[in-house]
Amino acid sequence: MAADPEPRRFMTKVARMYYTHGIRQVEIASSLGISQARVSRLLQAAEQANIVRTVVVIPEGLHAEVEENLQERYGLSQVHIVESLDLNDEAAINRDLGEAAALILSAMQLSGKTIGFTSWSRSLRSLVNALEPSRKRSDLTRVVEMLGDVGPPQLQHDSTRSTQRFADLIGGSPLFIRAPGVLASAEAREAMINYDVHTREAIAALDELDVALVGIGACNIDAPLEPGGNFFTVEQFDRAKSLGAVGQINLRFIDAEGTPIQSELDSLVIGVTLAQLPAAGGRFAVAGGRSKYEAVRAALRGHWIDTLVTDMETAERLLRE
Amino acid sequence: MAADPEPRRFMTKVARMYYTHGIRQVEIASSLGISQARVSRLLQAAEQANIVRTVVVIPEGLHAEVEENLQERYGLSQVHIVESLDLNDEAAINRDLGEAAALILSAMQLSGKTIGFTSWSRSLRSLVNALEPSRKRSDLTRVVEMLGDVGPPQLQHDSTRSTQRFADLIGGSPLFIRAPGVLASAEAREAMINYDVHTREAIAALDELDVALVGIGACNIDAPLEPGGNFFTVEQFDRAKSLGAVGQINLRFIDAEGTPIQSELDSLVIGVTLAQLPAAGGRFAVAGGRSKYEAVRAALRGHWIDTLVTDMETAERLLRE
DNA sequence: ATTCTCAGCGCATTGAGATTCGTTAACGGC
DNA sequence: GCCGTTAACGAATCTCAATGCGCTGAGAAT
Repeated sequence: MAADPEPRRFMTKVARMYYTHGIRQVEIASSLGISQARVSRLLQAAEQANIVRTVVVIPEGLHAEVEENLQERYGLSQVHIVESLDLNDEAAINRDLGEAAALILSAMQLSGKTIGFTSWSRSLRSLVNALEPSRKRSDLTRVVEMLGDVGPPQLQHDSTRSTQRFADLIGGSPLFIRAPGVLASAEAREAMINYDVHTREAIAALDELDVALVGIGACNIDAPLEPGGNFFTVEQFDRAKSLGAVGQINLRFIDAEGTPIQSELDSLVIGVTLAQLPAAGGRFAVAGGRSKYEAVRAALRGHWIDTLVTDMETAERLLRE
Repeated sequence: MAADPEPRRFMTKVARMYYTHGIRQVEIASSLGISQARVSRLLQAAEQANIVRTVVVIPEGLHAEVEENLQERYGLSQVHIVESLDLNDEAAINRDLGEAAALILSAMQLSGKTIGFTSWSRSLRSLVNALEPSRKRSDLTRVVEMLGDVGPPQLQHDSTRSTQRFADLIGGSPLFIRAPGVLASAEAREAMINYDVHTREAIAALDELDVALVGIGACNIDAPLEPGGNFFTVEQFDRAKSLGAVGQINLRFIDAEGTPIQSELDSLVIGVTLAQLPAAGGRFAVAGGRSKYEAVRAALRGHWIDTLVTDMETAERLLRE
């Protein structure tokens, strides 16, 4: 907001004195002729403004063995394991996973790429929250939603914001799918796709994905995703399960071996298809927690993803079972 | 050193609880069944072990106007300005410049490149000190010294260590020039080049530079660089000045317009030539302080560098004069 | 077996930094 | 011009984190 650069300059100066040069607050205060309280406040503000960044690096090779075994076993190119503090708090797990994924992503070259994003995924939304803005900016960089809106209006709102923010942070432009993710009929789906020009653009971009941040889910309805409207009903999930589905990748169902499950449900979804995924060089999944285990394993077996960020427990189960 | 991963894991866990989740030390202590003192000590250790990194980012656009003007005026691709605390303390300026340059460099893709390094430059040595280790490691990455040894033995030692450390940090292998930077005669120079196989390799690599971290200096002898031995004498500097030199890039003299000054002095130097520089896509200079102003301006005018890290005062003078 | 040494730990204290609160200055409405 | 409102600041205070010190236990030396 504030265009005035002066406070930022001052914050930076103080922050550099404190963190980089290790000068005490009282000394900074006296050398700048201000009070210690002000120094403290400035430092706080600098942290707020993201001028000071404190990162806890997950040391390489901490979980090296497990990670390498997973890579080997499932033919993955990268695996990252996060130690979660509370295995029962899925929200906390997602936060932790998101942070780790953000670190990994920020080390990647994203500029100029077309990146598929799954905006309803909670772990990916926490990734966005943890992501730090990149300097680079390129008109060629595109962030395209890989699924239409799902769930109640509030979630849709969050999703849109998330996509927007993600695009901003990596310096690209967002392509939204302005349509429900699940329609009642194939005809309705066709109609919706043709309805909005932005949606058509986004759908077209799904054929040119360089990187895909895929959402993986179980075959059920989570808390924030209410049935009906623009989401599968319980009956539809049951139908998928009866066909052998153990999980879904952006609402495309797969069985325990990762094989796609063909059904009429496919024709109701507006979003990326499994056939479009392998073209993307980088296929990220950020997923953990017990409830998603089956789905993650299926996605790995089907080679739908090549980079996995998960928690230790899931990782070990993936090796054991 | 320690192969035992357990303390590192524990440190990481505590550090994540403290920094990422913002939990107080007493709470962490009680939840882990240890004392608050231990938590404090673990955090300290984590910082030591570089698991916790606190970075003060120089906000983009803080000095945007000046930076853009400089880019425009001298045809630079990047300019970064650092606000120095004490304009008279050249050592402090160099530290600040080095830190900033380290940040910029760590954002660059260096893997697989051949990087020319000026190990006698104080600002580049402070860059090395501020640089954080990169995960990536590539046998293709080479760090080649761009000048032989200069100055007293102690400085030579520091230089070698600096090159080594820089190579380590970016995950490449160092190529040393194991010869004096300045010889007494052209014949001696030839002899030295042929003397050592490593030196010949390094010299050869100078033709394949992708990135050059060049040292810029004035036409005089700084404190740590004593005359004689393997450095220019006062008389030689005077000779260069009488030919119009206002500065030097790795001991190659240029006039105020940046035009190379041809003289017999060139045939005494073992190091990169000005003719070899333009081939490098990235030509970094990290230089500031009043004493170097003329030299920096000359280097800019001659387009010998394309990325400049300097202090605010120098930047403003470069625009004004 | 005994003693010595040293590292790692917790207690209690000290020191550093965050926060509260009252004051002042700046701006805007009346 | 006066008053009400708000933001910014510093002194004092309080909270939180660092540290000196003594204790304990494991391993080495005798």
